[in-house]
Amino acid sequence: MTASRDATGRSLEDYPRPSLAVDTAVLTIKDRALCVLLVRAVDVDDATAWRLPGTFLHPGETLADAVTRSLRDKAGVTGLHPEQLHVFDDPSRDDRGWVLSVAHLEVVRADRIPATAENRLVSASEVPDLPFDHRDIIDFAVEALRRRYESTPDPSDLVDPAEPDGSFTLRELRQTHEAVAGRPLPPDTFRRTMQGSLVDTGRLSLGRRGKPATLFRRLPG
Amino acid sequence: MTASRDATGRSLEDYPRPSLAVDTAVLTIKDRALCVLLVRAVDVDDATAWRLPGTFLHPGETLADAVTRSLRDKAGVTGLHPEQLHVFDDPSRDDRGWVLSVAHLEVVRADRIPATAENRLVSASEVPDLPFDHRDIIDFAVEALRRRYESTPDPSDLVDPAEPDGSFTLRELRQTHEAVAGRPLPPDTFRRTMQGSLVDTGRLSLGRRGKPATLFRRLPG
DNA sequence: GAAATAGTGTCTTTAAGACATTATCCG
DNA sequence: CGGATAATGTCTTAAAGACACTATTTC
Repeated sequence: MTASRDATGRSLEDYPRPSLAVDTAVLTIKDRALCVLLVRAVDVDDATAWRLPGTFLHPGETLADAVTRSLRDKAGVTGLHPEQLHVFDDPSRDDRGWVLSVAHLEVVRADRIPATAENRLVSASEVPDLPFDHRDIIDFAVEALRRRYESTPDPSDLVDPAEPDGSFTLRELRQTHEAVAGRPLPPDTFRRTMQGSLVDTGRLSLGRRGKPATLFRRLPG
Repeated sequence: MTASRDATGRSLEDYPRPSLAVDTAVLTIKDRALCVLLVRAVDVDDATAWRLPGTFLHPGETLADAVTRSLRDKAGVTGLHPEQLHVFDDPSRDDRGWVLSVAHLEVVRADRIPATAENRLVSASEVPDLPFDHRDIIDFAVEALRRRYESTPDPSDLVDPAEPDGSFTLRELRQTHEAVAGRPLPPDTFRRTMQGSLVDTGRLSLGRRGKPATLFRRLPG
């Protein structure tokens, strides 16, 4: 450990520091629409009550750990794969003081989000007014998720598992991707794009109507 | 300004805060190779003396401002377009204390980097041992720059302006892209990919040898 | 003319999209 | 059988890469 002095002779402790927060856009699919999770803030009770789940970074903690902790404590969601998106750093973004926020993206199936009075799912395309820059964070997260879903079959495991073993039909997979993309996708092109990353299980879905569909699984690799 | 208390009744000021730094990979082209700028640290004089230019965030400052300030003060570079890359947050990444670093990418022509004893350009493919996680930051920056150069002609203005008006030949443009990509690029495919984003100036280069080449300019849009 | 460089033509492959057609189930 | 859904075939277009060829300059 060398002397921690800089060019002006000041030590690390002399610098004013910002508060560092994480805010997470938890995206999911509900009723075939891409939705984002809002939580009710505990310290206010007005129009700004709903916001993205977030927290301040604790000592010794990584950003991913802080995201996981905040989702568990504030929304009852056990988030598994937080992805760092961007630091929002406008000095006046939070009127409580100098707070920077590292925005994250988390993706879970809707059935893993507890339906409490403190949790609220809203359509990602019709986000209400939110405090801070939480709307910008949501837009950032939606774009990141759409890129992630462009050429890989359901990388974040959003498909509702109709089959107990987790296999799915191409129709179910496509409807999931359409919800993420926010637009219809041509079925034949979608099939050809995705089929290379899927394994034919040889089994068929118990069709409700029409021809039974082949059940696929993701490629192990 | 509402009461800034959280669920546990603590105010914002009660939270321990990390130090927040910015570190910037300044990429440039020298002798047709992609290079990164290292600066000599003022507080040490050993093998860890060379590192990426960085600084701590000052109150009221944006991250981009801190990058611009650190490049001006530490390397004499007037950086114009810092791009935020990623937050490096390993709690033990800096043995001086709890320091998170927001990594940035800056791209300038080599002639804008002063050739002082405190500045050193090294090949991005043969980076020496560096303190902290500065090597990871460089790798992150190189990947970002390569993506940026994939389908757009010289978006960061690296082409050496042989012509006073800033126009260039396709050969000059391609050699710039080859330096960024770190591999040769097929000339005919490169031409066809880029020509849609270029304007033919109608003028020809004063060729040293061979057929004079058409001079192009970037599309205004 | 020889060397060097610029620029074009053509062929193959691949992938996307549009659209039609066939296949197989349920009622 | 008729409706609904699954799956495939075919055609067009576009773009990349490989490669050969032509064009224009300097030496």
